[in-house]
Amino acid sequence: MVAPQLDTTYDPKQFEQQIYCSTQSLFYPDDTKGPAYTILMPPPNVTGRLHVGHALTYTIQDILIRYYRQSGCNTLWQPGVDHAGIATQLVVTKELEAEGIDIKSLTRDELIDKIWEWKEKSGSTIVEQQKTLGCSVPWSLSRFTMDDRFSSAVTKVFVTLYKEGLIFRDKRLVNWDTKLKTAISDLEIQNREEVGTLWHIRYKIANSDEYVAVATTRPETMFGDVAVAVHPDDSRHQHLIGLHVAIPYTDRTIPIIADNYVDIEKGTGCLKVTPAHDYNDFAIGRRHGLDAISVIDKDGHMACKNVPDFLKGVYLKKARKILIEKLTGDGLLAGDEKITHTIPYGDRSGTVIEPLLTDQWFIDAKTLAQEAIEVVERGDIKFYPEKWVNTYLEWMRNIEPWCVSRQIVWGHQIPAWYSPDGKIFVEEDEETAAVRAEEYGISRTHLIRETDVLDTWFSSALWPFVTLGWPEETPALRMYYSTSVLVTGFDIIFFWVARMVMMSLHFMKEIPFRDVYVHALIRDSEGQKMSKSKGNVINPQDLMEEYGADALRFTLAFMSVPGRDIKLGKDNVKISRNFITKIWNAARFLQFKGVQFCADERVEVSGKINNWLVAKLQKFRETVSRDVRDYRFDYATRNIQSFLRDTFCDFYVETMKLHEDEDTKAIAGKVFAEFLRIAHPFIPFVTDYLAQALGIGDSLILRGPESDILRTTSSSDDEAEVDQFVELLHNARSAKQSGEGDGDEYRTLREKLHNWPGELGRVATGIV
RNA sequence: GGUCGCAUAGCUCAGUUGGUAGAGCACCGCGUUCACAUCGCGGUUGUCACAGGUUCGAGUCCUGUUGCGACCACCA
Repeated sequence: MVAPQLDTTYDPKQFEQQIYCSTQSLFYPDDTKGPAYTILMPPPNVTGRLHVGHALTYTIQDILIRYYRQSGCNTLWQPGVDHAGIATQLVVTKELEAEGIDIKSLTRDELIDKIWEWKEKSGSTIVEQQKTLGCSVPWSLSRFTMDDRFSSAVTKVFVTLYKEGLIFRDKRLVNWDTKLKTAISDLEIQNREEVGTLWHIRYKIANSDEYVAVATTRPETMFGDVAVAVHPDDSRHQHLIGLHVAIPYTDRTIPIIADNYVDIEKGTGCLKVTPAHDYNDFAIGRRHGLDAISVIDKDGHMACKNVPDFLKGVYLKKARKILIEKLTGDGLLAGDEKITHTIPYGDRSGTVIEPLLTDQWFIDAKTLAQEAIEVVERGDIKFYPEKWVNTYLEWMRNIEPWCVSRQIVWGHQIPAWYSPDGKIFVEEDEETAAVRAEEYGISRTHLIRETDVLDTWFSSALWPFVTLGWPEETPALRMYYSTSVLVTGFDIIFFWVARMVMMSLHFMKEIPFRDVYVHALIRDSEGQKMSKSKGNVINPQDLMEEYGADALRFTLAFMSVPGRDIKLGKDNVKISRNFITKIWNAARFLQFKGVQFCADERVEVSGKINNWLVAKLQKFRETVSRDVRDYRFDYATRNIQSFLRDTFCDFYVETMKLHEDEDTKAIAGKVFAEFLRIAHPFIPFVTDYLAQALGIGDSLILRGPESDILRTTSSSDDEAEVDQFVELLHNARSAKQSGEGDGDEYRTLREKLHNWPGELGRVATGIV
């Protein structure tokens, strides 16, 4: 094969996509090889667009997969896409509304159909972007969390957990999003600190002319009050315990109770107890056997028979304002103070989250967490960096029941059927539920299916085993489970990692992955978190367009120092591009010198400099290998840089110009070819392109560096001698530059170098 | 309030078992006869946040302080 002349300039656009297409078929697992090495790709949202955080996580995973694939492993990088319940439904309904479609006029099934249509049309954008980045993914194995097989596995898991008593339905306080009109889990809340007002409201004591003042930031919930609580040791209020107060604008009176929860220092020392709208009040109410009265409906409007007419149906924020005005006018406001407090917001909707008393489905996470804690404590699952173990364990040990039902349409519909008298049948399909109902004498025609769907993370939690075929015992499941490593960001540890561990242990009786590599968060060059509102978002697509995918990958790997956020600017990528240009030019030079790259036979290395280079190469290969296995991509890329620049170009190639012979050229070609193999996982496009252009052979994807092709014939003393020579060379140059070129120091050093025995001395005469 | 992390050159950061403080960028000087100016050669730049301690020896280990950050919890 005649190698084409390389272009004078490195232009990644000329070949990156072409290389990707021509090598795609090599990305598949190969079970004639072994051992298995598996990475679960965290499935991006179907609505996702590649952001720079994605670029980082996929780059790291691709480096690992390419490295282990080169090393002869049977690699599976399991791809897929997540249906992303709330996020997707939001995106699609917004688009439909923009098209003038009235969402409310659609039936549930019609809306679901619309979302599927949207998914088919726009759901693969991110896959194209992953290809641009060079992800070596076996695409045809991709799974979707709502494909038929996945859905039936989800149903099976739900039914199993229900029958084991680990899923239950209950009326509890949950985080309610009044905009999306669904419950959300604790994790889907963002607490924001805000300055608010603490109002002191006067409640009249029954059969007395006296008042007590309660302090609250939520006056509108007063119609749901069931008591006023004071601390039992509070001398100011002790005489009030057992008396009753009247709630303004109603004819209800409520008792004054004593409870240790009350903080004497805070507010007025009198706490209004509203069990239906506050988690702590709910607990107090339960301790004292008090009812919970809901006064806010699911849309966030005041709605209850206890709410006075002037507020009925009013949105709660407006109701608060009206009420405060009225209380002020009526002299019932004893004062107010500004306080800073944290307010919960829904991270999807951005609205204030209300604790609301509703019927929901819960998972008994506490029980599932037991084993999930043990496997991490025991070290069966390791975290990199290790500090994340604490985060994981801390959360797991304090885990609360997980509310998994969502009042939206896009997701896995909960397989529960209700009879008119409130019996619940949880079965894998309607027919089984109907048969069970009939055993109780309930006609199947009276059964109504639960309309709630499951939290997206419920299905994501099953990703490690359902993608491989569970509940069937497929060969893939046997071969690739447990997986090797999970690569993810720390923000996903609770959402996903913890839940995968719980579900996998429960259903597979085996850990889902051995390692968890927690990568950094990417910030802008000023260290600010990237966000659309700040306008500081760096689009990886733009970076790849300007500098090439290889440059972006190399940059991200280079900056992946464990435990440290990445401050990314365009300049970093530019520097990487410059380095890749250096590789390109080195290749051009070797090509120009007529260096041969393709010879496969083993070579005996002769000469000190050649042996030195080969020894450096061996060390380099071993170091990078260790770096990748230790997840130290920062070390690996630094080593790649310094080997190519300092060792290969600045010394070896420079001496080659003075000392050109067939041996040297042969070694240069082999070493450069080996360098390309070692660097390939990090910068796959340029290395594969050069390998082809220089006639090194087939793609580097399946063949890693080979240790035994070059055999050194000299001792480590020889290596040390050349190291010393290099250092002296530097000293001599330095002495010359420092303006004392005629000085003794430079002359002495030069003489020493020129008189160096053997080839080194000859080389020296050409350099200094 | 609890937990964790960070602090090293003007900037961004390395510093792998405790052993003479490093790289890139920026800056300065020199250099385009046979890869590369997207480059090469050379140079300047430090109270390693502060205070103690352990040690023959501390950027590194221990204790405390300050500053910054993240996460969790709570908030009338």
